[in-house]
Amino acid sequence: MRVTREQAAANREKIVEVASTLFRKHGFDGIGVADIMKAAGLTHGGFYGHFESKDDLAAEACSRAIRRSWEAWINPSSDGGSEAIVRNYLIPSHRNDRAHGCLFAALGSDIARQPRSVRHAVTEGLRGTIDRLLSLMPGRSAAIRRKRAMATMSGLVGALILSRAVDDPELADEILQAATTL
Amino acid sequence: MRVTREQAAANREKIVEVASTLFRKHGFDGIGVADIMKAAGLTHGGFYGHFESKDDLAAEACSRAIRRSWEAWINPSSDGGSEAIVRNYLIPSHRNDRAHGCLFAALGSDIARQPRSVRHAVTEGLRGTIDRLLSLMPGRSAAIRRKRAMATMSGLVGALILSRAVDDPELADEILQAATTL
DNA sequence: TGTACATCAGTGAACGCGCGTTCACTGATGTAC
DNA sequence: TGTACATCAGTGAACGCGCGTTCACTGATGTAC
Repeated sequence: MRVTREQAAANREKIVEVASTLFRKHGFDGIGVADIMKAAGLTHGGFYGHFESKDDLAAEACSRAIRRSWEAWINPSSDGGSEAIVRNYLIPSHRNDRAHGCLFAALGSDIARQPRSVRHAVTEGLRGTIDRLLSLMPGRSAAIRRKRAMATMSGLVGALILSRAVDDPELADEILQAATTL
Repeated sequence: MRVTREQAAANREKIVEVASTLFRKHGFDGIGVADIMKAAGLTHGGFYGHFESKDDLAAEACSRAIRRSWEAWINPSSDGGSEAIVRNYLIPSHRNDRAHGCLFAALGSDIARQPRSVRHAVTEGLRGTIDRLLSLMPGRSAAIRRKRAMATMSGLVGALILSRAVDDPELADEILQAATTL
């Protein structure tokens, strides 16, 4: 059942797209190649025609997820500056939707245990995120703005992770609010 | 090969102890019951005489890991107050030793995907951590100190996670320093 | 205190299952004439 | 433009492996007399 080259390329895109949400939702080990392929509307056998390994897909899915979130919440046209970004990041709807939210918060502590390729993709993604955040930060020197971008990013990621970890909704909201006010 | 009740109790303690480090090092899914038992000097068959399931052990190991870290870095006799804690938390040696460090940073994003029992143990552990941090925070009202404790905790956890995720040692150190200076 | 038996902590083989990966095959697409 | 063949994207069965869990068994401990 060969398909057109365009269709094949579209299928590959779909796999990466679907993987980027399923990995965020279930973790790297929590979702299998077969389930990813099924979610993309394909069967698992064709997977290795597109990717060298599951890890290979994971690296690409991470890049994709990070780039997507630049469009979503580091939109430079949002006029509120860095405060607006913080407020937007720390809303309950973001916490409740791991699958489409920030990859660093969804998979943060897993990444250190992933193979080189995944860690590298995430590192480059984080660099880009910091660069984008940096330009919205207050501060005289570029060095200070960069420092603030990193500290802010840490606070956002940590707060979202803790808010999601907790099984008490009140405490979860309290954490988000505390980190928003800073 | 029955052993004394004291020995059996000690074996159980050893399993929890060893599991609390191995889970932090490899993740909940990255280490098996057989390897945990071997690290505790036992064989895997005896596991279910001590615990109902792997998840049951995971919940207990999380509680243990969190309580241990209270002794290690929220020592109220440390006179520097909250700043000393931040400095101590964000040192490279802590980042480089996931196995014996902060559980929230080591397993943070995994916890949201764990069963009820694990999430509950972690939630209670986080409550205790916040309460201890709170008493060292500056601020007039208890409400402000609590808010600051939560925001500080978020910043610490996020910075350590990002610093560990990154594959460039320079960027990793930069993140720690940025979050230390706040 | 000493003996005989019941208890039960720990052993190691086995089970069923799901996973990442491979492979022979299918049939529509792409290409050469 | 039309035909014949080569290519190759996708299929689904199969593989080997590791995992959580179970279980019959062992032999030292605990207990009753």
